[in-house]
Amino acid sequence: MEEMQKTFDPHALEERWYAYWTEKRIFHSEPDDAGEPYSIVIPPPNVTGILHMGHALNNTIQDVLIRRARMQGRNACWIPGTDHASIATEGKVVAMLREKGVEKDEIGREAFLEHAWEWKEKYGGLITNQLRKLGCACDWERERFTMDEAYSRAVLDAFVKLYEKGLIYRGARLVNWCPASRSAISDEEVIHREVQGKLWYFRYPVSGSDEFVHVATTRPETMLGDTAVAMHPGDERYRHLEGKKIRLPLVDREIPVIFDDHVDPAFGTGCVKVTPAHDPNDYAMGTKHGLAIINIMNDDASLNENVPEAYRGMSREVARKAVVKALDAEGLIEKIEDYTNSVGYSQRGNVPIEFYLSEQWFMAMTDLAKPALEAVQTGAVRIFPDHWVKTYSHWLEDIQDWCISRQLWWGQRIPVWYRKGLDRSDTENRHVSVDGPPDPDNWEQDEDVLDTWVSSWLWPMAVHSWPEDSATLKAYYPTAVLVTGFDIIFFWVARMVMAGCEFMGEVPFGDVYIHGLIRDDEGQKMSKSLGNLIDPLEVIEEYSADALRFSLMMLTSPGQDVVLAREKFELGRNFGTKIWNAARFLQNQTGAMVPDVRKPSLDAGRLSPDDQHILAGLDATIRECNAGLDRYRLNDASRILYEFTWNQYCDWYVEYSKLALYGDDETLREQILAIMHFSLATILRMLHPFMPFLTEELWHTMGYGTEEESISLEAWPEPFLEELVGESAGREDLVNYVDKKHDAIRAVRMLMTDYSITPSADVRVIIKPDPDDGRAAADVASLSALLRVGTVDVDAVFVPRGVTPSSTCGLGTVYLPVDGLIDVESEKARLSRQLEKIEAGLRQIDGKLSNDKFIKNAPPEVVQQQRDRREIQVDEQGKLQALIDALNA
RNA sequence: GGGCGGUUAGCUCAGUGGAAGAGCGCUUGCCUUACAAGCAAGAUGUCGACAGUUCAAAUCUGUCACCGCCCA
Repeated sequence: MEEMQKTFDPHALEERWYAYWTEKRIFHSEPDDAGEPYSIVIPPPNVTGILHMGHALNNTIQDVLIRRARMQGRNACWIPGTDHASIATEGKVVAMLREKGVEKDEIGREAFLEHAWEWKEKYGGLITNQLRKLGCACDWERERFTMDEAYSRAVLDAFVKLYEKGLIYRGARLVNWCPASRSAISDEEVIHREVQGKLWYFRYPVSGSDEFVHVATTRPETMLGDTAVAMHPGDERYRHLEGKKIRLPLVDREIPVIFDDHVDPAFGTGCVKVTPAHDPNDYAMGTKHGLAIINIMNDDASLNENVPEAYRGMSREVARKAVVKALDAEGLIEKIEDYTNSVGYSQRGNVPIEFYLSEQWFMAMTDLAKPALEAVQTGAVRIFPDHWVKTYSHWLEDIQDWCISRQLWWGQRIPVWYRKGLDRSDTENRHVSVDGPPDPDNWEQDEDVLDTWVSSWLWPMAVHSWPEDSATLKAYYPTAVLVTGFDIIFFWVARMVMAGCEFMGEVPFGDVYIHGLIRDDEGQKMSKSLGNLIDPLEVIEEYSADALRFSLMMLTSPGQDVVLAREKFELGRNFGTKIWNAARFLQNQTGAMVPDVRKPSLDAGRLSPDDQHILAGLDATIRECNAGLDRYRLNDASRILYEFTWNQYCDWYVEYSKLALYGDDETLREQILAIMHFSLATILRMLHPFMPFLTEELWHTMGYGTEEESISLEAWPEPFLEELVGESAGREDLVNYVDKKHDAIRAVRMLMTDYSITPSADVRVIIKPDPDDGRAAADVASLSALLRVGTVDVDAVFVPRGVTPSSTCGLGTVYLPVDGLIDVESEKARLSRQLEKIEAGLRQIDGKLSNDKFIKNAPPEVVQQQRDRREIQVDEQGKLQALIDALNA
């Protein structure tokens, strides 16, 4: 067997093992495979996207869950795929074409879509390949794209069903309009930002008098579309204006004065301009009062032919300056104040949205929301961590109808046809179906496409060819768990539950695990524009995929954002190296015969306390790791594995093992090796979901699996202790003893550090056991090995000659005879410091035990615990006092 | 305005009622034949403030302060 190197090259082995898994179709699942199905659908990343840290976190979590489920014998299926991301992708394709000097309107729908598909073919595979680099165990044979033909049919089918139910309707509304994409967007796609702006106070002349009314606005340019001026009916300042008209400056239009409860008399002057076509409140007022509704904008937010010629074609920003300038010239600006207001931005276009009057399709949400709300209330869907339930529920309780049409080409085209040349708003002139009308020449299809989320809300069903009643749909729906970030609870999670309830009559997932966002070390969200991205692929290049994964898992506590800096990945890298070297040591100690690591045969009668200790520790680790994973506490699970591996197995047991491994008792040697291999193999299996590459590599390097046997298909560890070594009444006691022994070793090491003694063959240590139960005496060999000193004498009646550095510990008293003079006073001071600590603790305990209420009210086991502690402390106190007394003598 | 998080070691964060924890950083000593990406020892905390509940509070309750996010 080739000798292992001190460090390893992760990159070569990552590629090799991913190819191996793919070739063996280990990630592939069929509905009739053995085991209860456990399925996950990936939150499909945008087809135009590249892998960022958020994806790395999201997908590592899913990978851990799916790999463990497979090892637990479940029929595990993780379905990958990508989302067509209508608005984002179309934006990129438009930009790409524009660079070539081509506008999408010039080439038309068909040609544009050809370019878009080309783009998708070229870039759509990027992110999925990056997921492979991360090690994701996706069933790639089931990869889906939200614009696959079958998938699109599912989307249209759902549309038709809801239309027929009367839940989808068309109407003219003021919608959120993104001037950058020149499309309507939903409420959820609007981001509100505080913006430092101005509040302009205009003087509007009252017709037929020389009076002016003062109106305040944050958007001067919209005054060109004003059709009224409004005041609160109870506002005495303005009552006299009833029935009067305002002469709208610049436009020279007469507009009425109206009175409406919705005007806040305290805001600005208590008098507001009304622009019904460009503000939701004004729209409501306009409808109520029968005002003219004048749309003054084109779809790119430039001003249209409804404004005076001088302003036509101006962008809204230019128009604002022009309007202010013109009003100022006429002396119609009263004052300008600084003002902070909340401005809605388009999430995709990153420009302020407009409220824009247009014909759109809407989905009525109230009825759909009800079952989704109940699903969470009844526990049919469980959200982890559960504080997100409130966010989810509030949104559903106050849900608004969903604007689902987009003035775009990339996406599922709305399956509605209108009879040519007739009134579209008359439902008689419509045809709504998946396949279109039988006489297409007489019809024209709606030009718009559906919001991307109208397709992705079907994801858990549509990946299985819903509405077709397929075997995979039966087996893999509902999924076990959805893993996602809190930023898309509204966009996606809640809507999937609605779709599942509506179309399947069953929720799409039992559990939802919500993780946090990735932030940089200044707490800022990572984004391209801030330039603070940490590219996961660079991290993989520098530290390895396993290091990236393990670090992320250990650093992420459920639902909390995770603050990252590059150096943090050293954690995972160092741990990988540690495991590697632990394995390397073991391999060097093992001959050709590797013990059975699945069912090791151990001679229970010959197990040393240390053997019992490590086996009990391993057993506890399995329990705790499972408990963590079952509750989606991946940070706990990974921490437990880290601590056991490093602080128990490596720090203590490997060191302990050297005594026997370098010795000549072959039987003992074999037993120790069997325990070590079993421990390592168990660790590797539990770590496999976290660090798939390294564990697979070691599984084979160590000879635990043949070429054919992937660790991915090994059984997930379960508690084994009683089965393996039988019931042992004294085990707890033995484990306890080993803890005390470690304590004794630490006490000696501390003495050696204090007296600047380096471990060597010349050093002698005396242990005076208390009580003298013979255990330490039987254990001198391991004590001296762990201490790396020449002699350990266990002497129950030891009396030091002269001043000898000493210390107390769980095992009794330890002495470190040193040559040369020891300063009595400093030795006394050292012991007194220890004694003071003990006595402080003792005072605390006595405080409790002398309190009647404590004795009366605290649970008996807590009282007993304090009594036990007291006993130990008193014992320790006695020993320390004796040492100090001896120095005083 | 409503809701949700957060405030614990120098930094980043765990910790759901019974003696304050981890990683990194720091100090000291070690290239001890698995590992310097390591080993050993060590220092470092009025657990945001105040009040309350309790025999017992970092943990539960209330008020407040500051930071962040979501919704209107």
